[in-house]
Amino acid sequence: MSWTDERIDQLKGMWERGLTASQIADELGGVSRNAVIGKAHRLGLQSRPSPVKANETPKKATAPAPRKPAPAADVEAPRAAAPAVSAPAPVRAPVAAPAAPAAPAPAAAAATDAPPPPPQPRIISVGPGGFLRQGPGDQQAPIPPAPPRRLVPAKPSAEIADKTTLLDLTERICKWPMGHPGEPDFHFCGEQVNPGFPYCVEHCGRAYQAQLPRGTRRPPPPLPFGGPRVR
DNA sequence: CCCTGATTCGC
DNA sequence: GCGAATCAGG
Repeated sequence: MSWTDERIDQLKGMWERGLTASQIADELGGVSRNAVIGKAHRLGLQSRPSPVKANETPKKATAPAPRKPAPAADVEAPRAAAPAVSAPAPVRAPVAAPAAPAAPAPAAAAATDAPPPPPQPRIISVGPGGFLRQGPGDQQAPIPPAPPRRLVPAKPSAEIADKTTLLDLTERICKWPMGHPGEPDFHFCGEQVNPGFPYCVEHCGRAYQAQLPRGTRRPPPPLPFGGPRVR
């Protein structure tokens, strides 16, 4: 994969919106987290609270450890004295949680004289599967619909809550689909994977069948996706 | 262990 | 320019 203009735009947008490099990486696909970070820096995007940056580098204090095997006789550089004054607390960008389905206040809608909704700084619309709906450039926030007369808890959470959505998938999350894509409660298994496989142990058993000799009567084939679709 | 971003440096 | 390897903090 190469960095096309479009992909660069997507990178910029997501980076500025506060998505982590990992999220950006598998959102874009075909690139690693490192690639995203590297590109972001090359683009001049920077800042964002880094766990390993509370200290400034005056000159070249911290020895970055030689990439090549140390040439034997090597004196461990003494750790530079930490500066007395610590930087101000790193402040997380005040953006809404990127992927999490909005958690509705349980009894929020009860109050009839509820105060007006606090204006959200940014609006991220979420599709049926839980994915972020965002255009390539993504600079423009989606036009918010006309304000409802009465506030109602966000819909998706009830069905989708605690379900593993597309955005929850990682290298070690079972990706076995549950239900059918497009349906409101479509999600993924979400179990810990069988190491080295994209599925958990149980679903590996479904996904990988032993190769039987030719002509052998095949056992009832477990169908993926929860069986044939009935309409 | 998992995660995060930063940095280096061979390609 | 790219990104794997590595570092370092949470």
